[in-house]
Amino acid sequence: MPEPTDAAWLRTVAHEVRSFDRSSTAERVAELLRARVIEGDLPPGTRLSEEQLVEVLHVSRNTLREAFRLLTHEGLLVHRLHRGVFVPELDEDDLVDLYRLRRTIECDVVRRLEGLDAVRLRPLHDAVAAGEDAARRGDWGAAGTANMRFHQQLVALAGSRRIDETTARLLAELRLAFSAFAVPQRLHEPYVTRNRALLDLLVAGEVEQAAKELDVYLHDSEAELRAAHRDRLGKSS
Amino acid sequence: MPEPTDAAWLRTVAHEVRSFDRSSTAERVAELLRARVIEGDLPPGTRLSEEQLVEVLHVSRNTLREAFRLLTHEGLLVHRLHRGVFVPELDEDDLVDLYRLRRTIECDVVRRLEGLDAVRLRPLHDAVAAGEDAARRGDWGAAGTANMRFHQQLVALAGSRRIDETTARLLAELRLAFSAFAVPQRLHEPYVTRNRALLDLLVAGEVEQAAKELDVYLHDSEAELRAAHRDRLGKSS
DNA sequence: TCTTGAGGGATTGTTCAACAACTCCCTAGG
DNA sequence: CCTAGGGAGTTGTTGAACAATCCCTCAAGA
Repeated sequence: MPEPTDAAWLRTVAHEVRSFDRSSTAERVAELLRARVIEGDLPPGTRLSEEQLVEVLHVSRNTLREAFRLLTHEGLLVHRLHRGVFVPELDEDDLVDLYRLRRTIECDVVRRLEGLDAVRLRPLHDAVAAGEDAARRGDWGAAGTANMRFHQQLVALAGSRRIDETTARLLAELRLAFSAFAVPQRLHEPYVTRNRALLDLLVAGEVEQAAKELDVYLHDSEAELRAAHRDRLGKSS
Repeated sequence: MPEPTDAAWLRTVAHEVRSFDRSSTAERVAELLRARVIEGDLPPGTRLSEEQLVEVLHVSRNTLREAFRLLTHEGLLVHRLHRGVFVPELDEDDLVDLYRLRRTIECDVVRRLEGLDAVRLRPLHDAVAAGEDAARRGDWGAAGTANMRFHQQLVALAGSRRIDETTARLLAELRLAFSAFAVPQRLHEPYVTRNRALLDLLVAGEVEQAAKELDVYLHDSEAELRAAHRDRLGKSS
């Protein structure tokens, strides 16, 4: 039915989805959906209808399904046989699970660091600066993004492809948890400072000290998030 | 061309692929291919032709592609745009990478264990027993399988879904590396004993000691594998 | 001889349409 | 109030078609 009317802006979307290549269409669709999920535009529990998305995105069902599979393996969607894909509803157990693995990986990476120099720490420096800048502007969304980048770059220092991938999945799921729990953005505030402190320790080569600080840091973060979540549950009941 | 002749056993395969449901066709195809890849039936670098597999497996190209995606995200296949999927050729760097993450996760899990009892250790006990039994029979293939099960059950003690999944991926890739490097199966022999020793430490509740032993254990294993690999390179040149 | 570039065949990327299989909800009957 | 069954709607799978890309071959030119 929508044939001649919406051709205008739909062409635009279709073009956006189909152009700027060097990756497959499915990957571009996935990227588009990933932003929506992480941003919290789609509430947890939402079912993503194939029919509906095929219509809007102007891609075939097969391509869309491939995008679904990509996001499913990132933990950003869950797939139930014959029922479709849904935005996952993370609970407190998931949060504990995520932080458990996160502490394991991040602390271990930091503890084993050696041969650090200014060049290698540059990406970390940039992320911290971006966080501080966002905090000054009061843009807590950007501060959150900068924080994720900081941690991704932190583990990147290990130079391990598989650690990078695992961490990327972890952080993506964590962002989903953030928006799902509707945690007040101001909660990010103290971590801008703590990231700077962490970086200073690394510049000084105090890796053991940094690892310990990071462990406490992550425990604190987890505790705050759990508190926020329980708070939210209390309100809604 | 192969229309009436091979209908017999192909029907069998088709039936095996299509029956025993409770999972999708794609997942069953993936399972079938996973075994072939892990078992080393398909040499590294082999391209898996869509056309060919569609013919043999009697599934559609779309379904086969979904199976490919599954295995790609497990690291058991690599996908190159417009060129198809291949059995990955792991090199020494990959081996280092795999063991790096493996040590991080396994040792951390063991170190944090508490409240162990006979019931929780039962799956570990079974895996160790299976390994010893296989070793007595000289069945090193089975010993390898039992070893993988031991480590999977070991991390399962942490009770973390995401750690389980990450480990499963790791071990699958590692098995691929084993067959890819064509390491002599006898190399598994000493680890049957070491698994038993590790289990004994856990029964005694000596988690810190167990973690240290496991760290050495995994370093040794990595070193032997690297040596075997270099050996192999030396011969072929 | 070596390099370069233009076919051409083969394979993958993507779309489409149809049907089968399954889930969920609603209703009739107990 | 509870259960069985049927229908609507959604996903699962298939097969065919066409476009896009890669790779190999072969010929022309330096």
